[in-house]
Amino acid sequence: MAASVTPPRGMRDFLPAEKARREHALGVIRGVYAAHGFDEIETPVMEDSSRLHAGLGGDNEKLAFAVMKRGLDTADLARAAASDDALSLADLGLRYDLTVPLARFYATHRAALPPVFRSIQIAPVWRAERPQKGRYRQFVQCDIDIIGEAGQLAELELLTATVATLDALGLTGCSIRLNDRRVLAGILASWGVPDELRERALITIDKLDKIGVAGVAAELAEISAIPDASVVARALEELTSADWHLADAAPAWLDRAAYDDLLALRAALPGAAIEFDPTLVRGMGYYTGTIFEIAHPEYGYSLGGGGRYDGMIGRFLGQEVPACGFSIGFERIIDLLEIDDDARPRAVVLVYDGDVQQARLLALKAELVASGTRVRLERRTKNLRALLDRVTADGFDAFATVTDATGDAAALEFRELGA
RNA sequence: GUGGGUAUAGCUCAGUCGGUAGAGCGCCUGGUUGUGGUCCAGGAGGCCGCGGGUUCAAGCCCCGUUACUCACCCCA
Repeated sequence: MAASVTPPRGMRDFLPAEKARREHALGVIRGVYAAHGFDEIETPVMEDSSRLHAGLGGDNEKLAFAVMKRGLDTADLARAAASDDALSLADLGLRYDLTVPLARFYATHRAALPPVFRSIQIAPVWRAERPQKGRYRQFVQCDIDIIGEAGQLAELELLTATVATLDALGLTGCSIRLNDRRVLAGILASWGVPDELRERALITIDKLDKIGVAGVAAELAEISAIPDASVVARALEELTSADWHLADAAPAWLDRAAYDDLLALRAALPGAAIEFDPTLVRGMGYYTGTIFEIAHPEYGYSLGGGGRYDGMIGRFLGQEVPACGFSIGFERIIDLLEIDDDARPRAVVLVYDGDVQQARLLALKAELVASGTRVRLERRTKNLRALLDRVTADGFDAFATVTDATGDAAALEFRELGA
């Protein structure tokens, strides 16, 4: 076995049928995003290593693929080893999301962009994780972002476009989980969680639906993030059962302003399945306000997510610019889609004998192609059925045989495949 | 980072108690079939993931390793 010819770990090749499925779905996503007024851009797959490790990527920074500097010598290696700093050997890295590159892009091209910029990015990102079902080391994200809009219109446009996209893809059963970082901050503040433990505590809260109140309380106690276990346990119970009626008897930890904003969002989107979930955290460190995720009952992981990251552009630009984005995890939805291919043009196969002149084959093919038909040439094999089964599976509609005696395309006798 | 499973022909997989490698499909050749999608016969194709060990003898048992895969952590 030639084990060495497999793609890199966690990365995949796509055969024609799967590639066609993917491109079709990407076309739908692109079309809906564009219809909602977003403009597509493209950025390099690599960014400066220092930018990728500026503390904005959360745990993803640790998963970034680093690209070594060119021309390193043994002295460089020794220096890095002595200072225990392997990252100093890299000056570039593969992007682990599309948001950090977008912030850099915006800072670079701000003068050429409108005051409120709505961007589309559909592109692969890389994370050096351990692969498993629904998780790859190279995967495509479909991001839309609105930069320069501080008001809720940004969230509303993003949510509207995303819901419309899922709908256009025929993906049913999805809901949007909604929260606000300010709500989470309020919870932690009410518990008196020290600043240095806040990230860790948030990750623990995120597990509430998996390990339950007792599990989360135990884990919080373990990391010494809580001074009073009974207060926390009660709050966790309130979190678990929280829904849009939360404010009817508002708990002490609830950030009322943030919650009212979420209520306003929901009221502005009456048709969408939007759930309030105060335990929603999201891993990225750069979120400052609203955060959201696409949930599907059949999957334990989210199909996409996003949020407001008002502080991030300023890190690159030196001037605060509000921003908000939503990303669809393409790999996590593509397998859920049923793609119908009724709209594609007629496709035929010409099965030819080995003694047919190439010029005749090309002339026949050109004639059919000119008439708008997709044409595949296949040399006749001993087992014709196997060949026909294969091209049928590839989406061809009919076939005709070509012999040395065949005249022009009008002389071809097509037989329908399949059915 | 942690744990489980798997690895044999192009593909899907058998391989018994350790005894020098098997099937189906696909491919090639010849024949056959009354509308070239049928059937028959033959053929090619294997470092049994890799490296050690035990043994007269290892696809099989033991150790290591790599890859794939599933779950956990975390994530899209």
